[in-house]
Amino acid sequence: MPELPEVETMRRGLAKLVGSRIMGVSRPRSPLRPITIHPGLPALRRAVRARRIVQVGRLGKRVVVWLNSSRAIVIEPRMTGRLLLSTPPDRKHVRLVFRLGGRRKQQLTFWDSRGLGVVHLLRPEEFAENFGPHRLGPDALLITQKMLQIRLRASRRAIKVALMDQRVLAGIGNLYASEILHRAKIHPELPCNRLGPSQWRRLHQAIRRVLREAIRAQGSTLSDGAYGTSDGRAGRFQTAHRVYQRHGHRCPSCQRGTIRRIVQAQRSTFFCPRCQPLGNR
DNA sequence: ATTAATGTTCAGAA
DNA sequence: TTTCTGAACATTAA
Repeated sequence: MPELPEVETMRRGLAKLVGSRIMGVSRPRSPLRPITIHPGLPALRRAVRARRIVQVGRLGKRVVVWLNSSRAIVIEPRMTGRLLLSTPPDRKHVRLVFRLGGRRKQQLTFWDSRGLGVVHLLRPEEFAENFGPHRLGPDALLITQKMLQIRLRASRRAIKVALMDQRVLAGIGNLYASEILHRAKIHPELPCNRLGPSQWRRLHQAIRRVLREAIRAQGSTLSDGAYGTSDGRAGRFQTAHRVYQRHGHRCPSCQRGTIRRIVQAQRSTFFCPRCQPLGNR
């Protein structure tokens, strides 16, 4: 699940490539189904050859590599995709290799165990069309409390589900949604239109705090091995998780409640029933 | 050995 | 319009 902190960690790892030339891209043969490339590998090959990387950005949970041809390569890691400048964990799940210029023979590897990741090659107008404001809300680290409130206050959806909607705000997924709501002391099933002013304030603060702390720790690395830095090291935020996958444990905040697991929108939600009351406060 | 669970995104249905 | 459901996929735990 790379979410905002994990993708931001990837972006920072790739920032040193600004100015580098891409010499070529290849898809190593593998028994696994190839990942999706829009509009296809041949087009990607032609587009990257001898182009320079002028900027590496992030768009919610996606990494954007801008070329000096003003084309963008958008990489969606989805569940298990990783961008690595170091040796990948295995060869089998290497999906794409970008050969970089310079005497160091550097390679940028897209490694993805489940293969749900997607790569797009886009002209500027296509970029705006596919990833503009109508498809993606403001970045979770940039959105103001007022913007968040305006976008959600009329909705009857559960707040946890709404937080994961990338059209509302971009970057929050299942793990951080639970952690943020626990920090904000808000029940995950509380409908958006039932939040009071103090809850909106706590929610906005919790989004900023949790995401910033997680970025500082270089994201969360879970037992399934995915995620970490571009040089292959693990993130450290998983040790700071207060509720995620901690059902049955004592709540670290109140020391008295027991973390529960429920299912919302077919995904696990973790929360402390004692710290996170359903009522309005 | 089979089965469930994992979680992001999108298409299509309610 | 808004909200919900299922499928894509590989791996691991039960």
